[in-house]
Amino acid sequence: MVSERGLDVLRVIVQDYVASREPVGSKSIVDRYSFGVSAATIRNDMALLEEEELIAAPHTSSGRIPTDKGYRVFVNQLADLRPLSPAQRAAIETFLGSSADLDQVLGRTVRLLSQLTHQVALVQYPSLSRSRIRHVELVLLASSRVMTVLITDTGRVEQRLLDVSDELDEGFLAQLGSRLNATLGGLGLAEAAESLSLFPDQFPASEAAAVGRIASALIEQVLAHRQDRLVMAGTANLVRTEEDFSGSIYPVLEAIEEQVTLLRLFGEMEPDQNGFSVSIGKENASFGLGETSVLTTGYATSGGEVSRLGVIGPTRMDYSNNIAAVRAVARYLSRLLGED
Amino acid sequence: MVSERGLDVLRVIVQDYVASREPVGSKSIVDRYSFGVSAATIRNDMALLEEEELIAAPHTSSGRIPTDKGYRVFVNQLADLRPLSPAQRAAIETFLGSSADLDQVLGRTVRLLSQLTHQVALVQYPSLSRSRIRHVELVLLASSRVMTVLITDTGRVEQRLLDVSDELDEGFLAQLGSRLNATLGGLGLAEAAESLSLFPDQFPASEAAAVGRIASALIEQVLAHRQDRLVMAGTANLVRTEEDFSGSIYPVLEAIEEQVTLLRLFGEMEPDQNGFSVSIGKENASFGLGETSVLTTGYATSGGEVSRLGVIGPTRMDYSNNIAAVRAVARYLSRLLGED
DNA sequence: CATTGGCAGTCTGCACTTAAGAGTGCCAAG
DNA sequence: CTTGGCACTCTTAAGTGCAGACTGCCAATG
Repeated sequence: MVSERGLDVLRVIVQDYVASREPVGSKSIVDRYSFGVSAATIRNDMALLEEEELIAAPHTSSGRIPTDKGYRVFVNQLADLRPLSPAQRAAIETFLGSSADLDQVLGRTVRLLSQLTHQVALVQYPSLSRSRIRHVELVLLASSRVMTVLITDTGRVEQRLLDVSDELDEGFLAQLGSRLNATLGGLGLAEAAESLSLFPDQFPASEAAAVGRIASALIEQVLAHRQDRLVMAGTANLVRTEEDFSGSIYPVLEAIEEQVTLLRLFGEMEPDQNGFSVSIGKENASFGLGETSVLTTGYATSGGEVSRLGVIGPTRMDYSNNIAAVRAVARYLSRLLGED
Repeated sequence: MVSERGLDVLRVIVQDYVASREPVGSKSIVDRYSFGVSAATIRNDMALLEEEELIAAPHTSSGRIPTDKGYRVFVNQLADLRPLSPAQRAAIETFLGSSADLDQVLGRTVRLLSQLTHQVALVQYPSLSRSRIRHVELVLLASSRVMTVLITDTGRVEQRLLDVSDELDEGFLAQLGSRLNATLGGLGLAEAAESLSLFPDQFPASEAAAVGRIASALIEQVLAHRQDRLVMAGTANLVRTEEDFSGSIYPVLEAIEEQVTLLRLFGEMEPDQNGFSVSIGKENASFGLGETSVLTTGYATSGGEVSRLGVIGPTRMDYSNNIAAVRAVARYLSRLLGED
């Protein structure tokens, strides 16, 4: 069994290794920390930690580095989160405030998070499935090209481009728009989809084709509503930490650029009671991200629902600081987007 | 003066160097191409090319690599563009078609371009400044939080979140929305901004504050209209070509992630009569991108205006293929977004 | 005057050796 | 349980030598 001091040793090994990227030896530990015991004693503790597979030696005779399991134990012990530095708080504050486009808010948020953590930051778009149709607008872009815009009462705006094979005129489209608004306004998404599927029946055969196309585009739009998107920033940080990866970071970057992968990863994370979750190293192996750790937490959106944001970086990262940053940013974003 | 054959030699040096990343020697040239002269003759030509600073030797006694100036001459000579492969054409075709969100269209376009070129691809959002207001929608998200949505007849949709300090009720907001639509519908952007600045005067003092906030958000929105954005894909490709950069690619990636830099770069490019432009190596030095080349071209948007798209990658890139791909993708995107 | 073959000279890249340094594991003693 | 000591292992850096590649120059040739 690992002793109390053993866990302390694990802690300093993680700290030092994260700071220096060098395997940590017993000597340097007794030099830099006041354990009150000799290097040989530390070595005995380290032998135990190694038996438990919390640390490992890269070469027969070198210092130790934490294993994924070691990081896991370390993170679970991280009860006391280091508070953010004043500079970091200030960065969040200045970022806040001022009116802005939703895209801009999410864009700024993700850049902020990336700067605070020096990692790749991710913010999932609000999902907002429990919303109601507020307004539908049809815009004629060219003689047979139409853009549909859908606005919901939770603030989601969806647009879509489509080709209707028939030629349409503005007047017809305006009239169609009014009828759609009269029919759909205030409906929930599921009801709206159903109503839309019946909608073209009201029209004479000559118009039904075009109306049908528009209606099915709107249905797609209504149902695709849940289809999440991500914004990402700070991929340069991954390159900066390139040496933390055994091979090339190219496949890692590729995996990260694949939004589908990340959304699946987000979906499979199991949040604790605070909505926070940490996934370390091999726990992400099935996503091609076996050498990275992912920290995510939920944030509240105006639909009263929850989306996620977080960071992804090499297993060897500053968990303490990054967890604090992710939490703080989520708190601020919730305040900005959520219901008061 | 560089002879005709000298330019041929330059061409094969660029080709071979791009393909192999190895300095090209006189021997390998006579082995691989049928110049009908001996290696010594090629060496004489290379000496001339070196005098003109079109090629350079990394070490005293090694093969030659093209200089930025050499690439420039090479690109200017590229009259005959290699047509895209059938597979590449097919990729563009399948990507086309099916209704889609504007964001999705641009997102797919940029991913497509990145895959075709194996470089970082960029697409600028349509600017659409010559458009007219189509519809304004106000959505109450929380008691004092409002989202404004602006739709123009060119298909641009802008949303914005703002806090009005007063508490508002739905009814008031709905009424305000109707009045705004009545006032602004059909106006051009400049007129709309002017009209909006006078708008709050119509309201009693008790309401003027809230209305003023909403109006100024809309003004921002109308005027910020030109403020362009970019979508980007394929940063992983930059990492793959890491060895083409003298130092770390970290600063390069940082520069590329800075949208402002890229927009400035886009703005300063000088298109030829086809709207195409190539900027090579040191020509981009002021943007921190002195070791990259940028290929861009315009595409038509529904406003009848032109935005740009292109790729950015190491100076050592396959110009012929990439130029063809950028042109082809722009053509397809124009067809998709532009007026028929 | 362009072209050619030959040859000396230069530089890189790789394999190999050597030396220094850091750290462990183990043991016997406190 | 802790400690000091010591032999052993392994990495890293630096230095050496050699093979290979390419150029530059020159004198000869058509």
